[in-house]
Amino acid sequence: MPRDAAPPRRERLDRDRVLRAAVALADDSGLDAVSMRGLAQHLGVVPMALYKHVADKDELVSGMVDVVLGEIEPPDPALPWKEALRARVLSARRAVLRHPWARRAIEGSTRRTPTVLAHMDAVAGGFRAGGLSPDLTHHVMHALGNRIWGFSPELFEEPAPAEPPSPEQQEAMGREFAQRYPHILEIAVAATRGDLSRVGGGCDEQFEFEFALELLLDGAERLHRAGWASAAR
Amino acid sequence: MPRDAAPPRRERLDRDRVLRAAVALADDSGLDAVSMRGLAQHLGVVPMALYKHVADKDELVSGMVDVVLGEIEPPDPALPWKEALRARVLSARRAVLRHPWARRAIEGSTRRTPTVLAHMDAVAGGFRAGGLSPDLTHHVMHALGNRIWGFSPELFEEPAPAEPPSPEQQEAMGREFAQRYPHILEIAVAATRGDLSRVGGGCDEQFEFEFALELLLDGAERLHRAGWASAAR
DNA sequence: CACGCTAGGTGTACGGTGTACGCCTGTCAA
DNA sequence: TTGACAGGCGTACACCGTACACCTAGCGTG
Repeated sequence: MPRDAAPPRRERLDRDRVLRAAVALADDSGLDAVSMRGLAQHLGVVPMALYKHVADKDELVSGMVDVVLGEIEPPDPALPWKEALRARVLSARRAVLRHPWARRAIEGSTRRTPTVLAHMDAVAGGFRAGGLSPDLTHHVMHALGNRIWGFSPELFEEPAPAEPPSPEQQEAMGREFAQRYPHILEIAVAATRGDLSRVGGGCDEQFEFEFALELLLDGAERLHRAGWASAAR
Repeated sequence: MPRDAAPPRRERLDRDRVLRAAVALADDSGLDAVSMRGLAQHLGVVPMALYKHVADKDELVSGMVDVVLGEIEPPDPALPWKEALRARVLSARRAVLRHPWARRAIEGSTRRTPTVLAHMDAVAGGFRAGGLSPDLTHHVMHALGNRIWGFSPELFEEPAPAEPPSPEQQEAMGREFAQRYPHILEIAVAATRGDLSRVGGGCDEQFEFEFALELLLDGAERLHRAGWASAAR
């Protein structure tokens, strides 16, 4: 009997194959499953083999991020600048939503790869096309922050308690919560349209994202039209 | 001769002492130095001893974050709402700047401690005091994102290359860079007021922070005055 | 006083991580 | 035919978080 019962087919690696395998692995087992060992096993290869294609772990995840960023589709050049920017950013968002781990990977990785720079350059170019000064463009991009990668920080994300405590305990906690953090409660109630049962259930992140994006794009345009210059500095 | 030559004095731990030691250690050796082993050694104690005061590593860093957040000073209640909010957020910022690791710790930790909730509640309360609806308050807080903790994502942060490459190599890279990422270059030039030698040197983060904060607070106020309601939803 | 409970520090061990270093082999150009 | 070299292998190291069992000092109570 043939003895290669182990993992999948194995025909010579290259950097690209490694990265794609890493992405696939992260896609369906989470970023934590992407350890050098785990990935190697997934490829039917010994861990150290990966280092022939990738300098270290950090470069691996940078590469994974590049793959995701590669899925961003450039907006129709005919679009007015604000629409174009919105389109590009929302495309980025769709990409990171397809790969839920990408968010963490982007925040964590320190490397500025060409792909990363290219995206930043494209966004900057979008504002410049609208006539904003380099300075204003710079500040607005800072204000956008991670939103240029298609995500915003998860402020109200709940880790989802393993199992909900007993109803009456929940009741008691709720009462305590209500008097200690009345404003948070108010917000949560408003966010869930009064459906108190799912108060911890998170927000409509897509709405929040677009709300903030619009707020910032409008703010940028307003400052630009008001003739903003970096005099304040 | 007394045989306790080892680390510092050692008089019974308690949770508070552990947390303060962890903060101190992080303050002058970085967050990575705060491993259970490292911290334990620093306290002249065996690693597992810490677990008598802290459930796990995650709770440790949550506790450290609480210590930092505890340094935030509440704004003068006589202040108008926008000034009060600005003051609170800038105080938060001063706190995390005193503890450079706090930024990463906040992003990384998943726990919602009472201290964290209290701060969020205070910020929410600030907007409510200005008359904003719970809904609008909610969205604006999302838009503020991590800025309510006093920091914004480090978009343009350079990892600082171990040693700068040779000048002529730098020149060549510069040329390549200029034609591949013209808009980034533009921005960098503007940000450094034309001093090209320190293009990679980072931005004036404080300015960026306040710029974005102002933009968002103004945007919130404008929406509020325009009678914003959550109809769009 | 003697008791036993308990808070808190100890020791050992396990399974995980990234990765440095040296070896071995198949492919291909000269 | 040869020899360089790309690429996969094996071993080993240092470090991480933490489960589990143990020991001991101090204290409130019978």
